[in-house]
Amino acid sequence: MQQTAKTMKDVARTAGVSVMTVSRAFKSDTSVSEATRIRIRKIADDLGYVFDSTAANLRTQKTNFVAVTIPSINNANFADTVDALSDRLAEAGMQVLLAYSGYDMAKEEELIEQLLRRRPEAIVVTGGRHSERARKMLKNAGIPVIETWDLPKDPICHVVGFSNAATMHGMVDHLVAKTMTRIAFIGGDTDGDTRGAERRRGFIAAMQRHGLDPGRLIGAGRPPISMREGAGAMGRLLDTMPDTQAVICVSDLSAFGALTECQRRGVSVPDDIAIAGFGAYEIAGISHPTITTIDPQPRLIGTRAAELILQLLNDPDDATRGPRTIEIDWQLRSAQST
Amino acid sequence: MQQTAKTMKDVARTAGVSVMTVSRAFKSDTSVSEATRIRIRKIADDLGYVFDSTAANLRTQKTNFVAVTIPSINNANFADTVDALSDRLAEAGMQVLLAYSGYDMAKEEELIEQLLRRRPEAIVVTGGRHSERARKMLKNAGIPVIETWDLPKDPICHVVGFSNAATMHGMVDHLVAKTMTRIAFIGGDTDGDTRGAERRRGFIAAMQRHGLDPGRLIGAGRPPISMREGAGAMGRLLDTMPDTQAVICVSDLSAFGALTECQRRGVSVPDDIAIAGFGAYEIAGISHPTITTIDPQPRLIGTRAAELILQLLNDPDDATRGPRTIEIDWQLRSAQST
DNA sequence: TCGGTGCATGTTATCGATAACATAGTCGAT
DNA sequence: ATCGACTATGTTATCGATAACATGCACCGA
Repeated sequence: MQQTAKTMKDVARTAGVSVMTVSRAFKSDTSVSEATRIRIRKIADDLGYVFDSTAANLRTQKTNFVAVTIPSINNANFADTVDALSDRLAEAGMQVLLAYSGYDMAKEEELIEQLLRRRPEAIVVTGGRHSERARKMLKNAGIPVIETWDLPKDPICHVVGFSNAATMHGMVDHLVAKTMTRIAFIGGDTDGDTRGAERRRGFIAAMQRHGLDPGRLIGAGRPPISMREGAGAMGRLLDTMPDTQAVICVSDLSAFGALTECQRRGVSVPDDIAIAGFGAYEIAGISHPTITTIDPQPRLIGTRAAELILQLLNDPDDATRGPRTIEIDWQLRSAQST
Repeated sequence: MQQTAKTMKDVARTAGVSVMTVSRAFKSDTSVSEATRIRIRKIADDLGYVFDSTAANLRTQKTNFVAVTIPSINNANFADTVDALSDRLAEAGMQVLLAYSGYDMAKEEELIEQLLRRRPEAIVVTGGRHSERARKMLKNAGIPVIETWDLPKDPICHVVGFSNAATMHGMVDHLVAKTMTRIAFIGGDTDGDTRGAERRRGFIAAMQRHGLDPGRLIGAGRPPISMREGAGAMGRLLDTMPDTQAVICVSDLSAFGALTECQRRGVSVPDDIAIAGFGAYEIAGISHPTITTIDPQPRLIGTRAAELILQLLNDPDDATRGPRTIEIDWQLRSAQST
């Protein structure tokens, strides 16, 4: 287990050929006799040789991977985006290097630096808010940069996302159409989750547009808020503003937590209070009642981002046409909880 | 955005020093005058220079990262393991390179190859079953290899895990102690999730040990099975074997799905049928009723793996003492559903 | 004044793979 | 038999950072 890894030189010596021939035997397009190629590959396999991409990357100045930052692994939405992105890039022979920031902008900055040190071909970041230094590094990297899951006012470069605020206008409209006027919002109480904060702002704006009181805001702790925190927040809402007719939760997970708290207290959903979430998580479709939610089409975000990257990499001239913004449609999914 | 990235040479030229001095200015321990270091760092920052670790990795033959494969992102258990692992390794200045296999052994083999090409300092894989070629590559890599979340019969090298089968003995014992004898198992119906398959085998063995019929097995589709698939499987169980007294589900997510199906049909849990899960997911503690589950201590797995890695890397002689197996204790968490 | 000591910096060779160029051998047309 | 075209393989230089060694200069004690 502790011997050092083999190099092409070892393979070449064993095969009695030059290192260059070994190199050629591992690429499909170059000219090596089929017999030699097979022989070399077999020898390499027997020796347990594994190609060293560090060296190849340096020489060719190509790394064939795309860096991606997400706030959290263990989030079905981001997982879907990454999954779709990986699938599409894999078709073009590219890999994804994934890192997560834990909803922490300082950590994100560090991640971005570490990722850029590895010289990705492109980088995809989640969200539209980053530290100044992170923005500068991204602008200077000389590679395509794509911000996702948001529509930043001042984008770094390309964008594939949607307006989180707009989704809340959609949700408030939906509830108002059901004659509800006393509507609350449950979310995290810091801006660590910038998309969540954006949704809260959207909620406030939407309520004001309808001439309704936007003051029923419950902070449920440090984002991302969990089922349990959603339940706790719902408890506080029912205690302090019992005449509330509907509550929008920052995610389906907190919405489900809120739902369990209602069930525990014998509060009927949606008859006594309506509940809405965000994200179209599986649980929204399977809980009793099913939960009204917003589907932000996470896989589509990933696919579109991948396609944009491939286009930019294949046609560098194209890049001079300037930053592109691709807006993704979200959908309101009405269910039993409202 | 499309200029090429700067190199140390650019910084050196601007600063009027040699490349070596720039290199030194970026490492803390070497001797450069403080004035020069500050000046060079400032110039580098202004130029937007980002260190190229590809080159450094090649020259120093150190990459300072650990490769990790998990079956799925978007799984709270694996996320916890990775998170704890990353945290502990970060303290030692090492990063984690994460890849997911989608519960596919062929894909895992490919991932392992791609990861090894980047020359990690160590590699952590989830589970104890891998393709022959993957095993061989891992053995030949010349780096510490750690299998987790399992106790393989024939380990590649080091192991940090627990017996999935044993947890099912624990769960069956728990149900038998509650005088239940007609116990079913809901899980995936292929071996893609090897830990899930291991739990199914453990269930069968445990039932046999108690002299009970181990034949109430419901296959719920391709793993990992979801809430919805758990619900579907529960429907089939209630239709085909209505006298079943308890059901163990391969995960808390499928257990919750099963629970919703019972609620939909007016079947009372645990009075009409008891339900147990696995994984100690948040939902097990918040659903009504709360779900009896197994806590496999995912964070502890990550921490122990990280500590083992650091130990092996810091003291290479230690490695000659041979493969280590670290067994993690799991805990049965009894709740309202049983 | 001179050799010694130590600090700050420069020079050279190197990590492993590969682009670009060079060369040896084969085959067919004339 | 000779030349050109082509195929299979080898040689050299290189990517960007750094270990190892070299050098220049200040400062100190005898």
